Amino acid sequence: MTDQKIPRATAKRLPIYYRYLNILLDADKTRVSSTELSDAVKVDSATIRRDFSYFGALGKRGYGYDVESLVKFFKKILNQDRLTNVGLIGVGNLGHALLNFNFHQDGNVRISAAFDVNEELANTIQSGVPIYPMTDLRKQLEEQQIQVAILTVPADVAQEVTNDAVAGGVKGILNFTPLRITVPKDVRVQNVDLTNELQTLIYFLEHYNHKD
Amino acid sequence: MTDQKIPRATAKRLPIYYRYLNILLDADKTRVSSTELSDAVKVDSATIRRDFSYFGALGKRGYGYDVESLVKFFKKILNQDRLTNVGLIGVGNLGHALLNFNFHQDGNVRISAAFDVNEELANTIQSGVPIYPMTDLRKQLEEQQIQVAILTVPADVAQEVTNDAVAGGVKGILNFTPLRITVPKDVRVQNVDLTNELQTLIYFLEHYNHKD
DNA sequence: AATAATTGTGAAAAATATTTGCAAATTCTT
DNA sequence: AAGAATTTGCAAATATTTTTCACAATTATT
Repeated sequence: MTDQKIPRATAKRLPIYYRYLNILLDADKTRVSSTELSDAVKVDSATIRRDFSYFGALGKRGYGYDVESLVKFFKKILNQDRLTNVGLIGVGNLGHALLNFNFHQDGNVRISAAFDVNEELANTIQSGVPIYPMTDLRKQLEEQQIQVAILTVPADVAQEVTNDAVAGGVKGILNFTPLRITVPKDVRVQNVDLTNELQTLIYFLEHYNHKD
Repeated sequence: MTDQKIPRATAKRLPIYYRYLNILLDADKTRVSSTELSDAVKVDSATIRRDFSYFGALGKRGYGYDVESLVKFFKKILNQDRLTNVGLIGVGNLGHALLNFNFHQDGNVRISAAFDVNEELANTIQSGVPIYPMTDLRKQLEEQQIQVAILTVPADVAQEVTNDAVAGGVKGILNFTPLRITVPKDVRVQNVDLTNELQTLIYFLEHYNHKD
């Protein structure tokens, strides 16, 4: 909560490190050097050391990093040590798929409630997740103390729904709608615009012929 | 094809501009200034002009931009004027959802073939898209001249499948697997790691309390 | 004890992105 | 038609972010 800010680029690499460190742990490796890690995750070793150093001195000079304690450390940093309940708003195509999607690689993230306007869907259970009517959004989010929401509603209601969700106490939104929603400054939005991604990909494809 | 490189940040904003310009066009607006656009898309007007200027002089001084020609121009730039066929590799949860997903806002992107190892699925048609067995991947991609693939297979076969796809002529991959796949340098990969996005979101949530 | 390995980090460099400031062009106003 | 008001395009300046270098300090190994 009171860490100094780490660069966005670093934050984005953390899950990648974490994932690989777990592989090492499973393989009973006890130590790893930044050079070794570098090969595996394709990130320059100096960058890795720099990234790690934002969190203090995690390694030992002349030795490297202890896999187990590093995993333990990142587990905590990445909130993998406790369960984060997530609300899914909008159970259409994509929403439905995400209900089944394995977010919880280590069981730390769980979609614990979903919401939809469709009266047919509401009050049923889909893939083990209860679906509530959209009218209960705010109430349920509050009651279940859900702070993270996945937004998969049609763009034209996105802002409206967002306002509701924020009123219900949501602090982080994974936004799958193409709309750039407006939120209070203490709420964080992460946009995943699939159409955009695909368009950007096609753009680069047509206009350059080289990676990055 | 031989444009000078435009910044990544600019490329990412293009679809946003494009989307809004279409709204203007639908509303029968004939002209728009960078300042107006700025308000709508929340990007500084100088940045917008800068962005546009990478493509030459698109506006008229003292006037602004002609909405219709700008839309037309971006339509071309963003390949919205022709159909791009896309292959979907892996028809699991997510894959299935993407089959129904409305990528084709303007009918320019179409998933024209899908692939799965599951023998039950193969040779059926799902959501109007023929599913081929994974063994036909390379052949079908070649035959149908598909250059863009969406990768939604399990991580442990991701690299293998990628190699096949690349052998089949794929030049762009929208990679939904958590694996960082390796490709020849003329192939572009755009990663969409949902687990990662969610984890990063949660990380920021716990560790800061302010947007960006 | 000497040698090799490896971290952590200040500082430099590189890469990326935004903003300023203004001449030039055009439209609008009277 | 002259003058005022807009508005682009763009070079240059600035800012921000990210990566890399380079090496002292520390630890492990032989």
